[in-house]
Amino acid sequence: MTTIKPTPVSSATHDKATRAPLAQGAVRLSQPLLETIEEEIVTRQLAPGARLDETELAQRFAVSRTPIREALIQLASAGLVELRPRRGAIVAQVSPQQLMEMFDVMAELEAHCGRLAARRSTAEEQRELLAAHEACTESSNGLDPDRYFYLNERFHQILYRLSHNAFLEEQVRHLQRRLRPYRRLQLRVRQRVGHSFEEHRAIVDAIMAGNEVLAAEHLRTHIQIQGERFSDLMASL
Amino acid sequence: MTTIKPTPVSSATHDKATRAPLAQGAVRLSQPLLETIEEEIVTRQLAPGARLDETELAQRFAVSRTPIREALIQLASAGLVELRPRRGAIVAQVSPQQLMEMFDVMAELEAHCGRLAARRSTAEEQRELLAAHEACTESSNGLDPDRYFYLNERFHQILYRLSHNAFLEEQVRHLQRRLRPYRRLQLRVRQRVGHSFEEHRAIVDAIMAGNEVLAAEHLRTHIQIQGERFSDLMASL
DNA sequence: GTCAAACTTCTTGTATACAGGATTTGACGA
DNA sequence: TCGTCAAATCCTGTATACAAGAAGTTTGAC
Repeated sequence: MTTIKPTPVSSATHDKATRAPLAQGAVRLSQPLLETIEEEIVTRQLAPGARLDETELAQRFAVSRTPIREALIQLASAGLVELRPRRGAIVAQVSPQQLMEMFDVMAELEAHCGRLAARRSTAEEQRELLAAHEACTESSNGLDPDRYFYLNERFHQILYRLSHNAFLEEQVRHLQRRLRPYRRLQLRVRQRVGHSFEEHRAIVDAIMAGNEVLAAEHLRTHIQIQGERFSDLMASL
Repeated sequence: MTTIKPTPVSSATHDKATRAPLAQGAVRLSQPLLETIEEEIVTRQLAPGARLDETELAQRFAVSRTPIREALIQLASAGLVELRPRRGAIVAQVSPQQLMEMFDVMAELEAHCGRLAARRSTAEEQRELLAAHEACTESSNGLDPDRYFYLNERFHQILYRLSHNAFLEEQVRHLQRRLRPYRRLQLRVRQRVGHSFEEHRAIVDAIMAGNEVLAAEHLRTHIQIQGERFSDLMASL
């Protein structure tokens, strides 16, 4: 009851002169915002603890606060920003402890991807994985860690797909994204790129051999090492 | 069947009435909304595929569309709601295929909880787990599945905590919540409650014995069975 | 000189207004 | 009767307005 009247009056109750023209085109304004902000958090352009002022972001992206808020809420759901009631949003601060925990879960999920991939992947899919692995070759000498990082990420994403479990793939990709800045950092550790490449080789072999146990074990170790290396890195600072 | 068990309040919130300016006590208006809607989705009061009209919800909760939208965005991030651009929100439809995939991931995560619990839990924590298990005794005869469901959920939640991995705990609790309606359904399968209880016994034993491998294996099976029973249930309809 | 209370300013949370895509309705023709 | 197209309506996405909490600043007392 007491229906809120939308007042569909067609007569001019507003002066259109002051109305800014809506920039239509994209279905959703908050989508590109979300991606841009996420990218900046992930690449550390926005450092952990940095305040995310809604008005400021709105001006920067030339939109109103509404889509900004929606993007921030989504980022908070993803764990990338922390929303403090009435006190604004900040880039989430992840403690080393939390990070270790996340790598631990990641190791389990990737191991399971490997197990399923060994069980279910087709010959063609395996060739795809092998190709992704071989694409890493030229950048595995440690001269171009950024390029290796990118190719490495692709390799893992293909692996996820080979699990033939879309939900698992989604979850693990999400976590991969959240851990991205730390993984990237960790790749700069001496010799890590070379070892990583070798580990991939063993993983591919196990999957192509259909050896579930070995595939899972190699992957678990592969990810756990990243967590450990990262913690070494932290300790050395 | 399908009796909604406890239904904790969840409907005494929209008493604001009167065109009050703003007087709010709660820090955030969207928080209780979120929880209420989530509860209704989980308990199937809002069936999969049901449209979630923003204006309608706004009227029902006596708030504006803004907090409703924010709640919907969060629900979409959690996977409970599907947001179709320009076409409104609907309760997410989960296919049997997806469900199987989710149970599969759940099995892995719980297995890992069990492994970590066996490795890290203290004697006192183990007593807590045992107590939670024994609390299930009286309702394990199958006469009161709803009560067993509740106690069973508590048992698992304690287990998650014993992993001493807060991130894992959070992730697995989240998934537990998402799978809740299906787990509940599945408990009505003949004999399932009794078997579930026995499986818990084996899990507790393995954890108290510090047997990581066995704890993980029992848990994996325990959850996988649920997925399989559910798929049997689907097939029989 | 330091601390605290009051005031000011800033920023968030919610409500409302409005534009344009999506859906429905209705008329017309095959 | 059914299908198609156009107009009307509904509803979402975004902008803007406004109230109240939080932070910052000034002033007053001890």
